[in-house]
Amino acid sequence: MELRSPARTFTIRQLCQEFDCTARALRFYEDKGLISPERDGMNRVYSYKDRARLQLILRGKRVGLALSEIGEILDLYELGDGGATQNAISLAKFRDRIQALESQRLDIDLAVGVLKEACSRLEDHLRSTRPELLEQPVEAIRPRRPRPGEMRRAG
Amino acid sequence: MELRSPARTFTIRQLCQEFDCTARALRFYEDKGLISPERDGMNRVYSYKDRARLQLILRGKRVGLALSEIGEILDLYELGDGGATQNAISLAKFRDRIQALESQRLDIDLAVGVLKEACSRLEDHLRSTRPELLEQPVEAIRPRRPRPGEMRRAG
DNA sequence: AGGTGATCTTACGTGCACGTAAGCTAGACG
DNA sequence: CGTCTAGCTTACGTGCACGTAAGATCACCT
Repeated sequence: MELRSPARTFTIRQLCQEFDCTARALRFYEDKGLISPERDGMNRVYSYKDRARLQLILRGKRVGLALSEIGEILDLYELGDGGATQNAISLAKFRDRIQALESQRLDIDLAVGVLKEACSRLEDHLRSTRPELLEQPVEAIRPRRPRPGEMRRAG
Repeated sequence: MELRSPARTFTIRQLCQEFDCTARALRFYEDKGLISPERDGMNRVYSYKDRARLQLILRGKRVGLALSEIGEILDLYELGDGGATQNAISLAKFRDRIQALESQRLDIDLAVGVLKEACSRLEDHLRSTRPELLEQPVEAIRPRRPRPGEMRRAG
């Protein structure tokens, strides 16, 4: 079977590796109704469409959307319909979201500015004390970031 | 006393109103060592510097930083010092963070694109069914977003 | 037959960022 | 004088997004 055909399918592990997340997370998203992969017996079988949805989910998460909000967006793509009032609500909420995201972009620019300033300070300070530490990546100093349970939001 | 002098102080409520957060949150940040306002008897008295720190905290939150990470950045501004190794770690982490934020900016642009697309679909659909709902803001349709307990992260 | 690896379900546990009473103080007001 | 209003502390509760066993299934390998 052709590996890049639109009919191609994925196992849970494959998606986890590709997108750097856990199987638990995928099952959790399924629980919340964000993805609904087919089954081969008990095993989940993800289609290209599922993969695209997952990509949107993770992208949404990264910009601070709650899973529930991501769900609303995804639902829209199955749209077909849903009462017009509901759609109007969605529209208004999305417009809100766009506003929020654009202001968030500004925040990011500011934060990057702050961080670069901070880096400059640190570089100056290190240059005059331990210049050999200047170019080390994180891994060379500490093991690996543990990525705990969290995930804050950003409304 | 001049209200805009750099010696001006703020009550907890004033900051809460200005930055749209709760007193509980401010005390929580204090608990975590992110702010340390003076006291007048029992009452907290926030200086201009405290206000600036709060602004940085909230800005950091909005871009998905954990409070612990925000703490590290803030500590840097008192810098004075702290072992060179610790500083090198901070530097590496900040560089990581900058990378993450810049990729997050990209995500935001993509998300905004998705949302605008979604809005277009909705507008098209509504135009042909209930055109009078097109320009309603959220408030006109639903009460007010409750903003529950949450807040996700974005590393 | 036994073992390894990937998958599953069920279900309790965790970390973060607060929310939410409950009960105490101290100044301001009529 | 009582009673708001603002603030405080202590402490248990909450919502979200998973983490983490525990135990079972099935394919494949040796």
